[in-house]
Parts: sequence; C-alpha cells; structure tokens
Amino acid sequence: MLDKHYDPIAVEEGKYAGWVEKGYFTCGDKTKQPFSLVIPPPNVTGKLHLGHVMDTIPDDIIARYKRMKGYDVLWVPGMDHAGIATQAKVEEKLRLEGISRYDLGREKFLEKAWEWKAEYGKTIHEQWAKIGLSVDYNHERFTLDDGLSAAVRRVFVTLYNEGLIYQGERIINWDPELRTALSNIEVVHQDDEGEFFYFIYEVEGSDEKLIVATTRPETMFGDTAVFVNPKDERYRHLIGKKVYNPANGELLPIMGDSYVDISFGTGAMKCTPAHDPNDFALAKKYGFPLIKVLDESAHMNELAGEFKGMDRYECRKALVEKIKKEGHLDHIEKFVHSVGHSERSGCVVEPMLSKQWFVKMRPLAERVLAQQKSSEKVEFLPKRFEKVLTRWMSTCEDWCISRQLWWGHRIPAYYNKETGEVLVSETEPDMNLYVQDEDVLDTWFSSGLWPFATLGWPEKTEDFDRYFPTSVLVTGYDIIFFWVSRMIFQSLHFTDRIPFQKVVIHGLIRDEHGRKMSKSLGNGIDPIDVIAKYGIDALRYFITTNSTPGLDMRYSDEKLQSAQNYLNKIWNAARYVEMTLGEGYVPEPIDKKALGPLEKYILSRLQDTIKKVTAKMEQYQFGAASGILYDFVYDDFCSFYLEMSKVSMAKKENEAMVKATLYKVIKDIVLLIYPYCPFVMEEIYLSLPGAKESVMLESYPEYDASLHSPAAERNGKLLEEMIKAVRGFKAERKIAPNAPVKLIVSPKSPWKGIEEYLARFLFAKEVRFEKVESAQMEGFSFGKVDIYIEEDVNEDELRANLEKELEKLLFEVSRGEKMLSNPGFLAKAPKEKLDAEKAKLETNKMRLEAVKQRLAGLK
RNA sequence: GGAUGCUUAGCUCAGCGGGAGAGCAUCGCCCUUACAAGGCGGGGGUCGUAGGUUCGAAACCUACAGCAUCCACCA
Repeated sequence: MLDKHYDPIAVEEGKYAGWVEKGYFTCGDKTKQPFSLVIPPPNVTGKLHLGHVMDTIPDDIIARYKRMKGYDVLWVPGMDHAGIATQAKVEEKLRLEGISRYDLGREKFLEKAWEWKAEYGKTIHEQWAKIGLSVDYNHERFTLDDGLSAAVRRVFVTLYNEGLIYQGERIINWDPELRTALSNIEVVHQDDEGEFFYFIYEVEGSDEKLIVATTRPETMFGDTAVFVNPKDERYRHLIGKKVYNPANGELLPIMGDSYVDISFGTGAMKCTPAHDPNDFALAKKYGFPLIKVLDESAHMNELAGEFKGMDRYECRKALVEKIKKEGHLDHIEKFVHSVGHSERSGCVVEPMLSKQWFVKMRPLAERVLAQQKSSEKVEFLPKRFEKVLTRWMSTCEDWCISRQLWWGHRIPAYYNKETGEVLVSETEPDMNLYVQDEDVLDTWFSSGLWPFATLGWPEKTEDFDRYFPTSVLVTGYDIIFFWVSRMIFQSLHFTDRIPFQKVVIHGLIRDEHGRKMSKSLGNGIDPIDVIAKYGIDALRYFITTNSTPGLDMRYSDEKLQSAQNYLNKIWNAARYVEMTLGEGYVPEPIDKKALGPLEKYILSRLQDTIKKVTAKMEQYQFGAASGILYDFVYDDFCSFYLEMSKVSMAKKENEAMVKATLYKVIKDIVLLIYPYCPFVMEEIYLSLPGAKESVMLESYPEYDASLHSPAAERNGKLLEEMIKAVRGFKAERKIAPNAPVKLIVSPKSPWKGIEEYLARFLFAKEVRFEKVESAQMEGFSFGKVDIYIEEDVNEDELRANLEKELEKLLFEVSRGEKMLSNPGFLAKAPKEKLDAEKAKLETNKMRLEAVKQRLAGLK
C-alpha cells in the first residue's frame, strides 16, 4: 500500500541503479525492430545544467516509450571532450595553482586534462542517474576514445585525399587569449561602443589632405594602400597618387575600387591585408604584400617601431596620442559597431592572417542541399528549422578546423624534417624522419561523426548495420550549425545515408523573467537544486510538457509545484484504488458483458485517450500528449468516475466489475505517464496487485475498439452535466452543497440506475421519474431529459433565472438557425459539421421550448 | 540589410479553419476517510492593429506596430 503522501525524494532513491543492473536499458533483442538514438554528448567541462536536461529528457521519454511499444532500443550515451572549452577550464585551474600550460608541456598538460575528464565524467554519470536516463552503458563512447579517434583520422585523411581538406593562409578569427584560431561560428558578434578615428593623410607632393577613418589604428602599421571609389568625385583625381601613413610616415598608394562605399566614413578606406578579410581580398586582387603587425597574443611586433611589445589596446591609445601630437588627428567619433568575441574566452577576436587547415565546404554542403530536396531527407520538427539548415548550408564558407590547442585530436599531418613536405596519413610514419603537426582539430569535427562513429564506423560492425541510420535526434536550435549540419554532411559523405530520420528541435530554457541563464547574470538554475525540491519526475514533466517544440520556455517554480501536485493526484488515486481492491486482490480481465453504464463510460474515455495520446507520442508532441492525458486523469477519472465508483461499489453485485475497471484504468494511466515520470510511476506500479518486477516489463496500452463507445460516453456525460447543474444551482443560491433536495427527472430515467448516482452526489432525499407539467420548480433541460429540483423557491428568482436561460438559448438557437439557413454553409460545410449543428440546434430548440413553457406556467 | 519566431484571461503559456482553453493568481462554499500539495462552484478575454480570403478566421493571406532570436555587413 502506498503512503498517504507522495514523497518524490524517497521514491526516486535507489531505483536507477536497479534498472541498470537488471539490464532494462540494454539493447540487443534481435527479435524486435531496432530503434536508435544518440545522446547529444555533454561537454566534460563541468556539471550538467538545465540545458542538458532539455536535451536528454525528450530522448529518454522516446526511448522508454519505444521500448514499451516493443522496439529494441539503443540509446547511445557519451561525452564530448569539448576541446577549447575544457582546455580553458583546465588552464584556469592550473592558473590558480600558479602554473601555465607551457610550464607543464604538452604531455603533462594532457595528463591533467584526462584527470579532469575522469572527475567530471564521474559527475556527469551521477547526474544521468539522477535524471533517470535510460541509456545503454554498454555502448558508451567518448569523442577522444580510440574508436572515435580512428574515425576522425579516417575522415581527415579521406577528405584530404579528395581535396576537401586543405592547408591555407587566410584571414581567420584569432582568439589572442587562448591563442588559437576559431571557426566563424565560434565568434559571437555583439554591438560594442567603440571609437572611429578620423586621421589626416597628407598627399605626396601636394597640399591636399585625405581623411581616412578607422576603428583599429594599431593595424595601420600593416597598411598597404588607401582605397577610394573611382566614382567618387571628391577623390577621383587622387587615384594613382600617394599619401603618408600617419602612423609610420610610409607612403601608401591611393587606389580606386568599387568595393569602397562612398557614403560610409569619409569614403576613403585604409587597406590592411593581414588583419581584415575584405582588405585581404583586395590585396589579393592587387597583389599587395600581407603584413602582420600583431603576434599571437595580440601584442605589437617590430613593425610597430616604438610601440613594439605593447598590447593592441595600449598601442591604439599611444598611437592616437602620437598622431594627435603630430597634427594628423582630425576628430574622434563615438561609434557603435558589432565586434566579434570569442565564444569561449569572451575576448575580442582579432582577424589575422594565419596558416590553418580548412574543410572545403561547398561540395559537402551541396550534397546536403540536394539530399534535402529528395524524398529521403532529414525531417525537422518543427519543420521551419529545416530552413535554418539549408540557409546555412547555402551560405557557409570554408571551415577552419585547426586549433592551436593540446586537448583534442591531433591532426594526422606529418612534415618531413628535411624537405618540409606534408604527409597526411592514418598511421604514424617513421618519426625519425617526420614531425607531426602540432595542432588539434576543432571539437565539432569529431562530434560531427557521432551518430555513425559511435556505432563502430569505419569498421563494419553489427551495431552499425542494425542501428544506423539512427531514428531521431533531439537537440536545441542553437546548435543546428555547429552540430546538426556537420553530422549530416559527414554522414552523407562517408556513409551515403542521412544520420537520423528526424530531428526534434527544442527551445532554450530561460529564467522566470525570460532572460537567458548566464553566469554573469547569476540567474542559472542548478537542476540538482530543483530535483532536491520537487524531485526529478516533476522536473521531467515540467520540462517536456510546458513547452512548444522549438520555442523557448521559462523556468517556473509554480509549474513545478503544479506538476508535483498532479503526480500526487495520481498517487492518491492509485492509493484509493488499492484500498478499494483490498488485500490479496487478483487482477481479472474486463468482462465486457458485466460492465455498468459508468464503467463503459470510463473505459471508453480511456480508449479515446490512449488513441489520442499514442498519436501525439508518435509525433514526439509531448506537450499535446500529456495535456490529453491530464484532462482524462483529472476530469474523467478522478473527478468523475472515481467518485461514481464509490456508489457502484455499494452494491455487492457490482464489486467485481468495478474493481476490474478501477484496476484497468489506473494501471493504464500509470503506463501512459511512465515515460515522463518513470520513478514515481514505477513506485505506484509496483504497489499494484499483480505487478511484474518492473513497469518496464509492461507494454504500452493498446487502443481497444471494442471498449470505445460514444453512446456510453454520452450516458456518462449526461450524468456529469446533471450533477454539475444541480451543484451550480445550489452554490448560486447559497444553499449548502450537502443540503437535501428532492429531484424529479422528467419524463423518465435516461438510463437504469442513474438515480442512485444523482441521489448520492446531490444529496437528494428522493429521486423520482415522472412527467412534470408544472413550472413551479427549478429545472434544467438536457435535451430529451429534464431535471427538476423540488424545493421552496422564490418565484421571482426562478423567473429571473429562467429568463437568463431563455436569453442564452435564444441566442444559441438563432445562431444555429442562421448557420443552417446559410446556403453557403449548407453547400460547403462538411457533412459531419452539418449533422452536428443540426443535432445541436434540435437539442437547443427542445431546451428553449421547455424553458418557455415553464416561464408561461409561472405567469 | 536579410531571415525566423512571438503578441490569446492579472501572470506564464497551449490552441493554429467550425461555438475562447490550461496552470498559477482571484472570489464564494466545503476539514465529504484517495488526495487541504485537496474538493465543489464562480468571475475574468472585442485572441497586437488595419485590410483581405472564406459559408465560417484567434487560426490562412497582405501590410503595420511592438518584443525576441539568428545570419550578414560595418574602413
């Protein structure tokens, strides 16, 4: 027997370990159809946050649901080494100990990083257990493990041989703090207030002056020209002449190019090929030298002369001061412009010329675009996110994949010590002759292989044959570029298949005020705290049911409380059922012939619910599925049937049939909610008579058409409406709810035995069935049946009430008549709607007639 | 500059072609042995604005406004 109160903490304690031990999450039953999914691997940077819960709970619900539906489910767990992010954390930790990674050297540093991974990997495992992920630990992978590393090497070498990976000198985004290159999408642009410096450039051999504006004066040491638009009347005559660079006095040619925007700044632009991508393109066009003036930590090099060794901002300040002194500063403007920041370190990214490895994106992206036009495309839920993918795929530039870090997959490129020639190879060459490239790969390079590399690729494995492509992927819209797109193109290129059939996109979780959770705001919510307060089941329920696919949601304590109350409700309903069944009850199948009208009603409602919930589950619409279930549990079962069953139980001959019904309904409810809230549902399930070892050994409830009866539902609804009407009547008239009344049902009983229910729930001393002619009573019309309350009534009140009712009915009838006399409606509305409206009108007319008669009787 | 989403009850949000819904809050009545973390009964909305399509629009289309987010550019 269940305790009186649902205590989530006690309920959740210890269950997970048992499930894992029993092997409930282990895949491999070949008699079943396979269903597979991979976890979005959390970074080993630290503890899990609510975002991970968002990522993994829908997966878990899907996995548990599909298992109950009879699939052989493989859910692959794993973690991501998260190159930059983890390295930054480890470096920070070292910094607190007063050491830098350079003090340690590569090997020792990597040892520290692996220690870090071991520690946080353990924490993540504990948290998976806490949130109840039904992953198959036999299949756990790590992006840096041997298998994944082999896959990475295979992919790199193949792409290189195909000419899809190349090494090149280009302007890349440089993070001067972490001292590594970044890809374009690792740069976060934000509007910063800066200064726009207008400098005076003197034209050689003339008194003329040219004013050029820049936001980054420190790069002027690397300038090679000044550009103007040849259509610009102001400057056209200057093209071909030279100006003095106010930073170092060197002569710069004035060039004309239509790239220059006449209306921006002064219409004259300096060209710094090694520190600006657009200038780089211009320089290539005109064959200018590429002059770097910054080192890898963004300090000035020798070309800056007296400013050498200064940090870029220090130099900027000092240089401007110097130019001002020399009379070459025209003015300074405040200027808000978008500045790139490193996603990881937050520092301002410096565009810089650098030799890096790139993936040539066009051919790979084209393949994705072609695939998405075919019938075997990756389906996005919601659909619109497919556009996010295709737009990105059609515009993205080559992907810079090398990182000047140590934590990651080292690039399998080797340089001949003598000739410097590059050898790209999966296996290590003779290291007496070669040295390996120092750099590692972007962390997303390996996560892009996740769905197939975790299944054993490039080896031919049974897992790969059986479980690939995976069935579904759940992730947030924020990593469609980073992750989803890359998995798709890598998978298409290397396996000729899409990596997953469907992608379910969820939104981000925000704080109560709708703000992004962030460290700087200090508004992050630790799932562990939430679990300690409400239990994981409530959190799981909240996170998957209070959101719409693809839209952000707000964290809400209230909603968690409400989720917990809901679970408490089910808990207590189950408790009541168990009390009613009694000790030693042996579950019996439903005997359809023995069912009473209300049992038929609730079982039919249950079938309807199963049908609808299953349909929503199949579409991964958890909010919709749980909503349908919620209404059934609260309204149909708890508020109505459960109460009615108490009356049924009063008769000995009903006992068996009612018990069987109660048992069936509560058990199905438990099974239907189980994927959402496995811990508490397991607890309830185990307390039910005839329970197996675990709820996980049960099947998902199947729709049974033979129990689905609209007629039975109408009978139940009629009783429900009658009860509601009389209760409302009492409340409105300030009559105590339990004040005894007499009821007359006119003209006759709608179904056998209804009087007992009416009597019990309306505290009726008497329920009679007879044709009522008199209007001297309060009454309610339910179409073919009326119900009257025999009581001393105030005639004025009665009249007022009847008139109110009359007015309402007149409106309804006129609405119906209008609709049904509209030729357009008659001609075009579907037949179902037409019939429904006709029936409704008929009922309302009957009601109206009844009310009119009674009003007439009063006068 | 381009794209997407949002705007519905006091608050947070569902609904997305056939009579406005939920949770919380609010008001009234109930400690009725499943549940007071509860029950029963109420009140509260011209569904952002303006046009259009349709027999019928909160829902579809077009503009506009406000709020978000993403991408691109920014000398």
